Amino acid sequence: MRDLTDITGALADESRVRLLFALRGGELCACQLVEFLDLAGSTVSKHLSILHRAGLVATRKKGRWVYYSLPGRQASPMARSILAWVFRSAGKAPRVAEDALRLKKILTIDPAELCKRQCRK
Amino acid sequence: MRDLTDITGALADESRVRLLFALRGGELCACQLVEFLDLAGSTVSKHLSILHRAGLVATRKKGRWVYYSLPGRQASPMARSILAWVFRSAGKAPRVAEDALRLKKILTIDPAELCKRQCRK
DNA sequence: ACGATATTTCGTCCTAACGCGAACTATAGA
DNA sequence: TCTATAGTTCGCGTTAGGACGAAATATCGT
Repeated sequence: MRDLTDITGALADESRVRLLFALRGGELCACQLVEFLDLAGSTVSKHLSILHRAGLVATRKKGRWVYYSLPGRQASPMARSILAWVFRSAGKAPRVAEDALRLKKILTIDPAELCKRQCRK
Repeated sequence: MRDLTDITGALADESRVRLLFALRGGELCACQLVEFLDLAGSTVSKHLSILHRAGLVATRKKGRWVYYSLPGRQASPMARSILAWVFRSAGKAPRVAEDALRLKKILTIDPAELCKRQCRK
């Protein structure tokens, strides 16, 4: 029961749902997601940890960088099916389309450049 | 997107999930659900309104009594599929089994009797 | 080893959500 | 029409969640 509310709780925040949509195209590092949501790094980190605890994102550490992605085979059936539901249910939302465009632009920027920019803030 | 977080938000509270499980056996009136959760009537009413706004329960008014139930054909596919996911995902939780027993006892009591009892509190 | 940098953890503020009892609404029955 | 009763709405106190910046952690490059 707690597993369930961990998942639904994680999905009850719009920023976190947007993160999941952003990851549909493949893994991204934390700084790209910070740029994407345009929130403080600490805030985004917290969001990602909540998604991670719920089993909705996977992490891969490569040196100083942490890459987030949707979970693959290791995901529980519970997580897998709810992710499918999320994408099916909100896939046509205007916000998702806007975000996809926004993300496209972010991907043209070197991640190292993004981090430096975020530091200066 | 808001539709989605309305639903996930509604499912992010354990009491509300328990209400959905309680309704699996068929419609129940508000006072039965109050007895079931053992919370103040006003609190339960609020929970039910949140579930209703999310499209996860249907209401039927019969005189002074309001009956709640899981939505049938009129439910959106979005609501239908998430309900299936909820029942599938948490169906084996210990809490659900306990609640089923608890509900069974409550069903042996005349609803009118329940209301009177709740008034006296 | 040292400084730079990517991310997380911590402390704090502010808003949203849960809980309750009291007041309100609506309907049944005398 | 008056009273009793089933539910909901309102107001308020308490708790949880989201936001930030500063400090801590971890790792790379020199």
